[in-house]
Amino acid sequence: MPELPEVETIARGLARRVTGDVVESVWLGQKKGPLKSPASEIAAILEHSRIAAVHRMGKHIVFDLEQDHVAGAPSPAKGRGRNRKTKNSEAPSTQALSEAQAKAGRSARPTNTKAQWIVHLGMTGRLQVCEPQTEVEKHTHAILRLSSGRELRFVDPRRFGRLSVARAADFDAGGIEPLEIDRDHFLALFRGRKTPIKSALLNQKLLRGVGNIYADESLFRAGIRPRRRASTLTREQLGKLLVSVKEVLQEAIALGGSSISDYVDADGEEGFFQLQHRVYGREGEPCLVCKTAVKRVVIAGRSSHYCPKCQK
DNA sequence: ACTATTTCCTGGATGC
DNA sequence: TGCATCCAGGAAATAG
Repeated sequence: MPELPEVETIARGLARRVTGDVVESVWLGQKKGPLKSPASEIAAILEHSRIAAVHRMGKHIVFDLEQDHVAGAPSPAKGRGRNRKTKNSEAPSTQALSEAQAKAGRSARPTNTKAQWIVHLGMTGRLQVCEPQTEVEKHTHAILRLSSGRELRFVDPRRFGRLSVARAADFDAGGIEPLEIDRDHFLALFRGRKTPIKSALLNQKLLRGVGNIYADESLFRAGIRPRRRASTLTREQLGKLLVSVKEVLQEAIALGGSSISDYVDADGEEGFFQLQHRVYGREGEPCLVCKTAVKRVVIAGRSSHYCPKCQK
């Protein structure tokens, strides 16, 4: 499942491959789930936009878009006023959404409009850059045709992923980046919280980007049990936890992330961090430090792994 | 203002 | 072999 290190890896791979490319047309599936913003709005913002940059915010992949407008330029669309909105045929390749985009393009806007396309991969989401003739996979929910001739596709079997847009390029990803937060700020985040520290780490409104794997791995390295109430931790323990969080995330990024289920990065390569997991997915196996069997418990519906001896 | 629980999804694993 | 059931989990929605 893509967490911060996987998303970082994917965003970097995408940046390398599509920065500077222009979205010529867009196809969006109509299945319930993936589209967080209305299809017409997503298409309007994407079509004819140049991808100026791709970066990560928390677990979100953010595409910075720019649209240049020549004053008085003719609109690319002809069919006006028809109330046909975002109709999608079964075969993704046949129909582009252009109605809303045509409208948007017609109205006078300042030159160089900035916007953002935001992708959350959920559990099983993938972004693939491929040739148009590549077979369209089952569970493909979006196809962006690029001026380079390639396509950028969003595939997500479980549909926990989300696509949205920010018109003012002001997307708010929630909490603070764990790799940027300082110690005092980190301590303040958890002060007075009675929730288990594991749950607090997963709360994207506090810290953004930490998911189940890296929460467990960080807590192991810090010697803290996942069920410990955040408010009962000392400053020293929280300080150590912050160091552990940063360490784990940085090591994982360096290895290209984990890849224990569906995650494959933008180039189709898998990460290697799963080889470094010390507790996650190791229930019953010996702790790498003390040989005690790793325990698995469920906290707030999430499986949580820890060493009963090393973690207090 | 917090915290805990439920819901959304499909494919792969498991069980009988 | 086939079919039913369970499980994975991020985050929004709901409930307390």
